[in-house]
Amino acid sequence: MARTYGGVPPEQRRAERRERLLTAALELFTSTGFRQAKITQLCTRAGVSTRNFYEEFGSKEEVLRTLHDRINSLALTHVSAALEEVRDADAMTRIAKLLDVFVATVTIDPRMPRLNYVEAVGVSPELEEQHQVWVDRWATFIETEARRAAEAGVAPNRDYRLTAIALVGAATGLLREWQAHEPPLPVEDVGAELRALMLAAITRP
Amino acid sequence: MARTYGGVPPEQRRAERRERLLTAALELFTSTGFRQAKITQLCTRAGVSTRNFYEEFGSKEEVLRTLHDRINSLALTHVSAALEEVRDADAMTRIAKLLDVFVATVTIDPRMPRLNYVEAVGVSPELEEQHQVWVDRWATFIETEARRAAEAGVAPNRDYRLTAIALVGAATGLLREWQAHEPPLPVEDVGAELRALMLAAITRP
DNA sequence: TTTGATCGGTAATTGGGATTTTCACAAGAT
DNA sequence: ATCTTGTGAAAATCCCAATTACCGATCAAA
Repeated sequence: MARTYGGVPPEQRRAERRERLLTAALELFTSTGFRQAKITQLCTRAGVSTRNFYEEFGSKEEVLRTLHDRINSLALTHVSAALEEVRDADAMTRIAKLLDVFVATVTIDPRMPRLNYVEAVGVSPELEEQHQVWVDRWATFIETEARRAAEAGVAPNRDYRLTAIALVGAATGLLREWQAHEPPLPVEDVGAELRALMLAAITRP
Repeated sequence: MARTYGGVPPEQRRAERRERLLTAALELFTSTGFRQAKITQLCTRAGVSTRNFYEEFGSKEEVLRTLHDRINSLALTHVSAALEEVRDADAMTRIAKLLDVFVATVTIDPRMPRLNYVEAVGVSPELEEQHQVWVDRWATFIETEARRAAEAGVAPNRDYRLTAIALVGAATGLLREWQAHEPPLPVEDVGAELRALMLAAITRP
């Protein structure tokens, strides 16, 4: 059953095809748009047959969901690692770090915010649910830092849930604008704005 | 050519059909979703034939664009009128008013934020452009109020462009969450959060 | 009341694209 | 050497919904 081909085990060949499909999908979905992207186009770009496509994914949407998850996971990993590095720093330093790393990660490639904040919106109930889950995770992250600030006495002791959600929205909106804006907005301005906004939102009386 | 039917001039009948189509579309697009909504479904619900549909609109997307514009226009009208009423009030009162009226208008019907912030995203280049235009308008609105606050000496004198865009994003994100959240988020909390966030963002040093 | 134009709904038509299947071949395995 | 199985390309099928064409119904004017 499992048979090595060209010295490459089938597992790996599958994985490579999957990877090529995802790479091609990121490009196609963000250039022509998810709606108008055809599966055949996707396969052609990836150098994969439609048959292989259906071996990896059940539908175009499943590809989109995978990418959406990946991008968020990537950002979360980076942010978590960065926060580990400043584990014992004061609350405000940590918050600044959190945002800097997040913005830096997502703006490496304009296609990432485009896919996450434009193409993956309003596609299906499943994707909306996935979006909700991620908003929740990010909001929890922010909430945790806000509490830490409160405990350190540099922020009031209150419920930060809605503030956190609003800040996630602010980041989303700003990045959506960033990827679409002509002429391009300076990345550092976006990062600085978010940092200042978050500090102001948390330390407000 | 133009002939009255049932005592009703053709102009008016057209307008009524158009209105019924828009009403049905708001309902259909926000329940089954824009993507999966079929034109025939829409026509059935509106009590209009497909033929009449194409007499009014060139495509499903055109209906969506019309609704998107309408909802934004409605909110803008309300907000403008409200600001007229407090023309001579201090900057902070005006800002609070702006947000209260905006939130109040858009949350009258959960289908409005659903359509504007979920269904109308990532549909087509034209719609993205329309979105950009509205973000720009709202941001300009906020910017103007911020400048007024700066002139009154209650806020620093700086460039508020990015802050304004971020605040529009915060409102969008919060309302998107509001319309999807289970159990429902209290509207007054959403309004209060936005008001506090905006004040903090503008008065920050 | 007859006539003729306009209207509106239903019923094809069409076209595009997703999914499946076929086929021929290449590359191990025995 | 022969058999088996994984593979890619392309064709065939199928499905569905947008768009159009037709036909009977409707109403106003003569």
